Formats: sequence, C-alpha cells, structure tokens
Amino acid sequence: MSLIWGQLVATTGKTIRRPRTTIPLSRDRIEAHALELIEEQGIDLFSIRKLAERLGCQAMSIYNHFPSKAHIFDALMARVLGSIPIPDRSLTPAQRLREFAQSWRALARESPKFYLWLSICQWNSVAGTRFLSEMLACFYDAGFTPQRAAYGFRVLGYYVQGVATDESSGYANGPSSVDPIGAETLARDFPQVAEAHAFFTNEHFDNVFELGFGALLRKLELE
Amino acid sequence: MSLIWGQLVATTGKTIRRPRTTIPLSRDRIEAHALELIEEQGIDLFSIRKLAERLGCQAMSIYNHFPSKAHIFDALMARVLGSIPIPDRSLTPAQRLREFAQSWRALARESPKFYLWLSICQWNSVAGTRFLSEMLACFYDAGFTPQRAAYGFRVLGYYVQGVATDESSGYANGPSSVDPIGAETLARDFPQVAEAHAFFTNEHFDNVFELGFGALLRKLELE
DNA sequence: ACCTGAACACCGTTCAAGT
DNA sequence: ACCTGAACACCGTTCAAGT
Repeated sequence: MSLIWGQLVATTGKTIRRPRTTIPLSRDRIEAHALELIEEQGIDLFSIRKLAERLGCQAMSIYNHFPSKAHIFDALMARVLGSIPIPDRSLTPAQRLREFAQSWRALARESPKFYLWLSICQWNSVAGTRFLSEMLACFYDAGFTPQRAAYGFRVLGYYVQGVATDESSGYANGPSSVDPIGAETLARDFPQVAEAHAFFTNEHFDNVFELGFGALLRKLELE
Repeated sequence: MSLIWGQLVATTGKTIRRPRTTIPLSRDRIEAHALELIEEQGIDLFSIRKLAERLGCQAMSIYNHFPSKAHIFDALMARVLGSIPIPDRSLTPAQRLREFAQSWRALARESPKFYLWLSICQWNSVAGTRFLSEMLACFYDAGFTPQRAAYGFRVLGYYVQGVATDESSGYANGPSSVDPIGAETLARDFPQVAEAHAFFTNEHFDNVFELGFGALLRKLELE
C-alpha cells in the first residue's frame, strides 16, 4: 500500500482508507501530463513508467484509460491538431491558408519535441483527416478542382512542414550528432557556411517563411 | 561457446578452434547491416541486439567498433549523406540545385525508414555541414550574398525536406494511427478529401514537386 | 470500474574476464 | 585488439488479484 494513495488508519481493529488526496486519473489529465513530460525530456526519454510517477499512480493504472502507448500518442495528435483554430470563413482562401500555416508553425514552436514525432507519423486518423479537410476547403472555396486542390495543399503543406520541422528541431530539439562540428573546423573547412551562419538563426524565420510562402501562393494564383 | 564462432574439436585431449567461418566485424559491415535492418523493421524495432544476431556476433562485440547506438546513427548519417553525388560544377547553379533536390528525394525513397530519423535530427555533424556547404556553393556561384544564399538554401531546403518526408513516410513508413480512418467514414464525413484522394498518390509526386520547386527557383531568380 | 504488484520479454550499456 | 557472458537499470505490456 503506497502512501501516495491514502493512509491506513486503525479504528476498532479495522482499517479504513482516508479519501484520496490525489486527483483521479482521466484521459485528459494523462494527455496533459504526457505532453508536459515529452516537452521536458524529449520523445525518446518519455515512458509510461515516468508518466505514471508524475501522475502519482502505478504504470499499469494508465492502461485503464489507454490500451497502449501508441493510443496515447494518437490521442495527443488529436489533441494538438484539434487545438488549431479554424480561420473565419469570411476571410479569403489565401488569408485562411496563411492563418493555417502560422498555426502550424506555432504548434512546432510550442510543442517542439512532440512536433518531431508529429512530423513523421501518418496523419491518417480522424483528427489528421479533419485538419487536411479544413485546409483543402480553402482551395475548393477558391474554385479549385480536386486535382488543383490536392496539388495546392501538397505544395504549401510541404513547405510549411519543412519550415516547422526546422523551427522545432533546428537548434536544440532534434537528436544532436554525438560529435557536432566545432567552430574552428567550421571556419577552416567550410568558410562559406561560416559566413552564412548568421542568417540561419531564429530571427530570420519570419522573413524566410514569407519569401517562399508568398511565392507559392502566387504561383497557385491565390494571391 | 557458440557454434556460430567455430567448432570445438577434441584432439589429444586439447581443444583447438577451427578457423572462423564468419566474416569479421568492421565498421563498414556493421553500418551496412544496420541500414538493412532499419529498412526491414523500422527505426523503432532496430536494436543493437538484433543487429548483432544478424551479424553473427554478440551484442557487446559491436561496442568494439562503435561506442554507442548514437554513434552508429551518426555514422549512418555520414554514410548516407556521403553517398549523394556532387553535381558537375560546369552546370548552372539552378541545374545543380535541381540535382541535389532529386538526390535528396531519392534518398528518402531508397531509405525511407532511415530517412524519417534523418529528417528530424540535427545535421550538425561534419557530414551534414559538408552537404549544406555543397548546396550553399550553388548560391554563392550564382553571385548571392551570404544572406541571400542562406535564405535561398532555407527556402528550397524546407520545400524539398517536406516533399522527401512525405515521399518516405506518407503511405507506409511512418507510424500509423492505431485506428486509421476508414473509407466509409472518409466518404461520409470528408467528401472533399475523398474527392481529392486520387491526387495524393505517388504518381503525382514528380508533378507536385516541380510545381513548387520551379516557382521557388524563379522567385530566387535562379531560373 | 478502476487500480495494483509481480512477472515476462525485451532494451542499451558497464564491467570483468577471456584470447 | 577484439570478443564474450553476466549483470544492471531500464522499457512496454500481460495477467491475476485486489477494491
């Protein structure tokens, strides 16, 4: 009997349990703590056992709410994609696509470690399909045929996906090389990279994003 | 004494070992088999122990050649990036960038499971820097300033990265949702996605790629 | 219905020992 | 120098048992 779950008190030879002092488990609480743990430690160091410790329960208790670790990740995907606001339909398709792109980038910035997983998994759940559907609607509303809508989504989506991945993993969050290149080696062997280095920083993200995104929107004749 | 390593034969009361029948370990052989195993089983199911079994040795023998699993992955990154051919300098910068982009996509197609890891790790090794350097050189050769070169690389790189990630994980190789959306649900709840579905297949990759890549090259005034 | 402890079949890696 | 077996500290998950 763990102290975490309450105290055993002897009264008239029987033991009764005090009301629990911890919050009960729920899918919502498990998901919230899972995301927290992932952002703190990274996806590789995340484990059901650590999550249980943080929740103040045993590892196996979590299995009463999710049948497997994969189910937890599925739920996190739905939670995170579901948090993306749907732009107002009164805006133009291009404006709505811009908002989607910024939300996508924001997601990568706010949940960088989880985003790394999100960026390589298949978005073939209902939540993933809903997100795709909302973005496709912008193209259909602009009068696109299904083919042009699909092509448009793919072209813009690939670009935003690349930007977001770098924004999430570029400087600290992806697994680093075990011996990253040093400043001296960089300056000596790769002078052109060293020269351009200042323009790979975060403060250039907005400008870089706009350079490509605007060009693609205009190519698609949306702006 | 495992039979894998040789046979013990009793002669005049002593045991001698027959010459080994297996190929000796080497970094090259370990790397080659590691890539094979990753492509067969996926990065999550890859393990040192399984790799050892495939190599016909004990797990710990591998540690004579690589200090850790992370070092193996570093070596695989160098091996894979190092296999990308450097386009002939007599070509125009735009032509060379097109070749780099196609090699990048080919890598994702040929090593889709490993590519998923490559796409989220930091390219801060010497091998990663060399690849970046070669692509940056195209921009410098086109007369770009360091800033425009960095912006150009980032814009094109994000796009190719997004294309390659989808080419590697889109249809089979990334972790799937534990309950993927079914065809009926798709048709009923997401008719616009269902309509566009035919244009999300692999045969459209070349056309989709060109649509965006050409637009970006022209925006950068390289074509 | 929900929670638990023990167990199982895995991991990566350390260490001391063999040749 | 290279290879090994046993051990350690982890995993996700199954199962039978508790309330």
